[in-house]
Amino acid sequence: MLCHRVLSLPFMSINRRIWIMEPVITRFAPSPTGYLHIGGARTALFNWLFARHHSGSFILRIEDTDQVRSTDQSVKAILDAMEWLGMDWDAGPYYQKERFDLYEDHLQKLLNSGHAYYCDCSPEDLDARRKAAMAEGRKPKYDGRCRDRGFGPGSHRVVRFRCPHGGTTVVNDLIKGPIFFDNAELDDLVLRRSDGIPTYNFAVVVDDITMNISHVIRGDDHVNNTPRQILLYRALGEPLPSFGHVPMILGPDRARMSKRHGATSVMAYREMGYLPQSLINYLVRLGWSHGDQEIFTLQELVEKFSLESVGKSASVYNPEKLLWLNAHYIKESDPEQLVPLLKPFLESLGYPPKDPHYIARAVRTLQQRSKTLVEMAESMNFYMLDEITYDEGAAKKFLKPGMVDPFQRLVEALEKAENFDEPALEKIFERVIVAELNMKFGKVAQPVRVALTGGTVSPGLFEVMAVLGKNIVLKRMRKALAYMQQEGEN
RNA sequence: GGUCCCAUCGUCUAGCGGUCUAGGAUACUGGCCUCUCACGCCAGAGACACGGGUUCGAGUCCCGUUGGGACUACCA
Repeated sequence: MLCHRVLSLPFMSINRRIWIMEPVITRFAPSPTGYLHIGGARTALFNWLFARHHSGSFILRIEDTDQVRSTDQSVKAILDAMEWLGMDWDAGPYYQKERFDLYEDHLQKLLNSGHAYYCDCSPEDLDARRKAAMAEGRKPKYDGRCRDRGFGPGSHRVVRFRCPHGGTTVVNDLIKGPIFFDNAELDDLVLRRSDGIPTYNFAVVVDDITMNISHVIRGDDHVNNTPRQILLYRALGEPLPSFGHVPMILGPDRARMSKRHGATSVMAYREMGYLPQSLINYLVRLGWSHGDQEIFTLQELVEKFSLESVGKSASVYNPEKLLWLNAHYIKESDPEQLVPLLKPFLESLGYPPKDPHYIARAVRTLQQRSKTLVEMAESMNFYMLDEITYDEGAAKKFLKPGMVDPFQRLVEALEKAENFDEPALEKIFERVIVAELNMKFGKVAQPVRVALTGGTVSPGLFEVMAVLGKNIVLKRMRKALAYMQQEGEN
């Protein structure tokens, strides 16, 4: 029997790796309408890493065409957060409001070439028509009323883009692959508002063209804008940059991250005692991966980052993993380097100032048990305060009359101690408690802990003693003795 | 409603047709270590949304269903 199967020659899809000869230039373009949030920070990070990986440059641009919502305060907040995270930029920050002439020039080009036209429709009118269209089940897009009315400039007129009615626009997304849009779905977007201010979609295109941006890496909430922007590049006769749309970060309810999901501000994490590298490491792993590796130095990230290993699906923000990373970086940090970072937290707790080297030694004993700098500062109280206060329950439970004798002997032995380092201290306890008194170390450990720290939770006793030093230790032991003796009398 | 995107343990993810009775991390549970709390170590439980194809073979390719998300402004 005849086989009628048509043997169409399959297109050998040549997996062409496009080597970019031109320099890589990326940008981060936040709008200054609030602090830098987690999502924005990750977008910035991907842009920064991509630029650094390709030895290109990274530009910061402030998109402040929304004059009502933009504030200088927000600009500062964003810049501060970028600096804190260690993302430096090679040019900028540029401000769109200082570039209006540029937008105007490009707008005139579009007007002259017939790619743009004046529109006289009032917002109210537009709104009514949109609603009517929806009610009738039609698309709520601009109906093109003024498209061919040949208006000239006028005080209340906007300028619209003359969007082609037919054809398909392809976004060749670096992350998501090709995405096809029927131009018929797009409408004649406003390029310049009636107050003369350019709209976002127009300003970005002009900016990205004039700044020679080679790779536009942004949140995938922009994919639907991209075909319009591509059409604008075409109308302007400009070459296209590459686009890469990074999936969103979602809250636990799988809706786009927002304030109601808790701490979303980058700087809030600094205040909560997080290290910048924790946030960087967490953010980069949200959507990007390199095999099974979880921990990356900045240098490794620059080496290994690529858009090909950015995932396509949205990810849910998980603060617990960030906390784990922070605990990790606190553990790994050099205690001396932690001191200056810890300082503001120490101060806000009202501790008296201490020698940085002393603080560093205290820090060393707490690195394993602190997940944040706030936590660390809080558990440092017995190192920092000259006078400790007993936790009531702890004192009652452990500072009992039966401890008077062991404490007295310990005080005597400690007074004579020439070395006050951990091994020496351990030997003293071994001799006095275990050998002479025939007691278990565990019997006196908690009482001594309460005497020295006021509570039942602390780093190892010998570590604590070595850091506090002979004088303070003896002082606190004697104070505990006095307390026990007084309790015995009552 | 329309357009577009997405779909592996609760969560972040590895996987790029056979080596997957699906790996790692986090969180959780149990044990060990131990002067408390942690850290650390060991173990355990836990996922390919569903249905059709294609193929000798599918978590991996195609289509559909379902579910989620984004966009739909003279905001960005």
